[in-house]
Amino acid sequence: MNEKYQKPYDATTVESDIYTMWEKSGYFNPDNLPENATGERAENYSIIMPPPNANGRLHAGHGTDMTLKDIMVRYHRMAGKKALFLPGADHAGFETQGVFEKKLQKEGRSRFGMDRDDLYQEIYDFVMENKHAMESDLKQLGISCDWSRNTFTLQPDVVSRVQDTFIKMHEDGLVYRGKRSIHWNPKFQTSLSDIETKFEQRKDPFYYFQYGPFVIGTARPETKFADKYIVVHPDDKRYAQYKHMQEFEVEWINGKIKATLIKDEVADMEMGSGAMTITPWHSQVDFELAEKYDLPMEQIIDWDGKLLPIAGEFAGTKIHIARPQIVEKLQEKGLVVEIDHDYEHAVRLCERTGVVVEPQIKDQWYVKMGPLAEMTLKSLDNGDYRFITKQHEKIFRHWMENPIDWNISRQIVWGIQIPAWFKGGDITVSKESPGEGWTRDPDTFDTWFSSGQWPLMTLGYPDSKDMEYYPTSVMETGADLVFKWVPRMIMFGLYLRKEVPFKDIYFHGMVLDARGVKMSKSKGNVMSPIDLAQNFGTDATRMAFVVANPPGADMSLSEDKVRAYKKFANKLWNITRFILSNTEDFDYAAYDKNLLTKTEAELIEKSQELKAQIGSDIENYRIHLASEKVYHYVWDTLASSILEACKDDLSGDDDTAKARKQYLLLALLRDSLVMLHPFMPFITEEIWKDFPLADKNLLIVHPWQ
RNA sequence: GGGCGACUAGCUCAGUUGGUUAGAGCGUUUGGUCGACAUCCAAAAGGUCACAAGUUCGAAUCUUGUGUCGCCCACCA
Repeated sequence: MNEKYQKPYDATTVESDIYTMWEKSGYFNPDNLPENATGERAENYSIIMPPPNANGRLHAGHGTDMTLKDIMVRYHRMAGKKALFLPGADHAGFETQGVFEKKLQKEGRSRFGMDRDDLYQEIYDFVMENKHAMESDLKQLGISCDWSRNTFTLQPDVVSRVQDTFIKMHEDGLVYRGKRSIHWNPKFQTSLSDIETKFEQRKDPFYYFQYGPFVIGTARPETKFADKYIVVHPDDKRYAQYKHMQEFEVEWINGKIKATLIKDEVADMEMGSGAMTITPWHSQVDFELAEKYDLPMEQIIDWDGKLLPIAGEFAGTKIHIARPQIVEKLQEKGLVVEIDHDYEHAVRLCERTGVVVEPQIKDQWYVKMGPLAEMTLKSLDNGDYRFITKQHEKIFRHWMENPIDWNISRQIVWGIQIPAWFKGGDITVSKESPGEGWTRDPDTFDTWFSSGQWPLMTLGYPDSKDMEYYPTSVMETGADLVFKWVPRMIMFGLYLRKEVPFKDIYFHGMVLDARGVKMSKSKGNVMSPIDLAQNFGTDATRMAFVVANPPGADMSLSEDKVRAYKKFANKLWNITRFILSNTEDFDYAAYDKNLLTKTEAELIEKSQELKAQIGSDIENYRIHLASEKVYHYVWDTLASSILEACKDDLSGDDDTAKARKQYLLLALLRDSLVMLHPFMPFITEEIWKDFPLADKNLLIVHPWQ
């Protein structure tokens, strides 16, 4: 018996060597799989890794995410499939730029005023460093992905093909340039899509102002300088005496103005006085109303969040400073009717940075979502793809049934530049300059525009041989991506390839701490999968991620749980020690298994049955059950029951009885190693190295059956 | 305002299609072992499976309602 079994199992000393061994074997690349695994009838099995953002290390969510997929891939590889797990990294446009700008800020610098190419290069270097760290994290977790196919969203061929998609969509009328109301982040100087923003309940003063014969309510007095239209509901009896489009003279902030009444159903009779004035440039609702009645639109707040000259004496003042001053002035003019200090409303913030978003009007590129959403729903109805976590299907459908055109322009450099050119009022869409006098659109694509094409781009769409792996087998990702990522991949897949990029969609929940609380840096309850792996072993960490973690639900993670599986790893190690030390004089290959008693033969059969069951559980996404079953089998059945029952014969004088038990235990241990491998790849491979029943090949490609 | 989910042992959670005494990890108590076990083994205490009604031979599991908590969506001036 190898001396290593004299000591308890020490994960840290074996793990990195084993990973290197796997990499050297080339088996992560399905092209290299041995004959027995890729015979003529071998099918493809493929998973595209949701590319982690290349701006930081892996967190516990990634750990769960990657482990679940790795279990699926490892199982299918052993089951004889050509299994591909394709890794990559996402440049994560705005998010990365935000992270990078914080870094600049710490250094007392700012991106504004920096040369575009210099800035890009600096972020690129910063990202590459993080990307390498992230990749070493994946290796630490034992993720068996094919590094030879590693892809980054900003590598030249991906950039070029993503731009091609835009050009094609432009030709097909699916993208357009429009001057519409956008979500503007004044601090980071870029527009955002709807899903990049969030709401926060806030308590702000709500003001009632006298506006001619009306009392209007607003929480934003600073936008009201140019309000020349007042809106009431057509059925509002309080205003029945006034006519639609009737004009009034109104004494307002900076003197007399002419105002016009509009009767439209958007006005809420229940809200305040039922009358409101509109500011199309700085409100989405008002913008839509202005478009409907073809009203003029005027900018009041500039791109930095300061008031423009239209605000008169307040010009150049930041809005939060100007607000009380404006109210004071209105008070002096006797126009303040009432102030409600208990008013609660939802304020729209930038999801990433928490900056209050200012609606602005700006020319941007939009994807027309209607036809794409329709395609996507039709395909779902056809059963082309399915949700393993049914609860997400409803959410998904609801979102798809109400598509909002997608703003894909971002005013940042960190991304794929939009292939569009301007000259005067003309626009040309192409990768090359159309000629003299044209200037390139400086904007880049929303990051989801490229990651939405990820399955296609990584597999070399349109014409690479790797497209044989398309569509992929399953998309397993976090539930927070149910809108952001998954629908876009389906839409692009259907649009470009006429086929959804995956058959099954499986969402895992959030990883919470030991008390069921969401992990966050500010709470200090963040658990790093890398730290866990280094302290307790990767195998133990992987088990803790998946046991009792059913599809679609949040899970809570504790060190105690990881520790329990560290003990399990050691238990397996000792089972091996015991069996090997008791079978050193035994020749397994030469033994006639017909000599086994019926009971003994049945034990082997049962273990085979369990193996088949574990396989079927993995295929059907019951990994939370599969992992628990194999755990209990090894501990309670193999160790506590069978092994204990064998002890007498092993130390007894009856040589034939002893031989039977030796055969039995070796056979059962082999099955256990196979069954455990997808979950606990390191320790099982380590044991396999000098296991008497191992074939010449690595356990990673040992046939499941 | 709409939707989704959860409510099972002290804590964190499993429980695939309804089927015998409801499970795990951690924690607690008792005893044993330390010649496979940086430990392990045996055993114990602890649950009216949120509440109510219904379907059924039978419900933690299906239906309806109530309560509590959490999450998501939404153009609340």
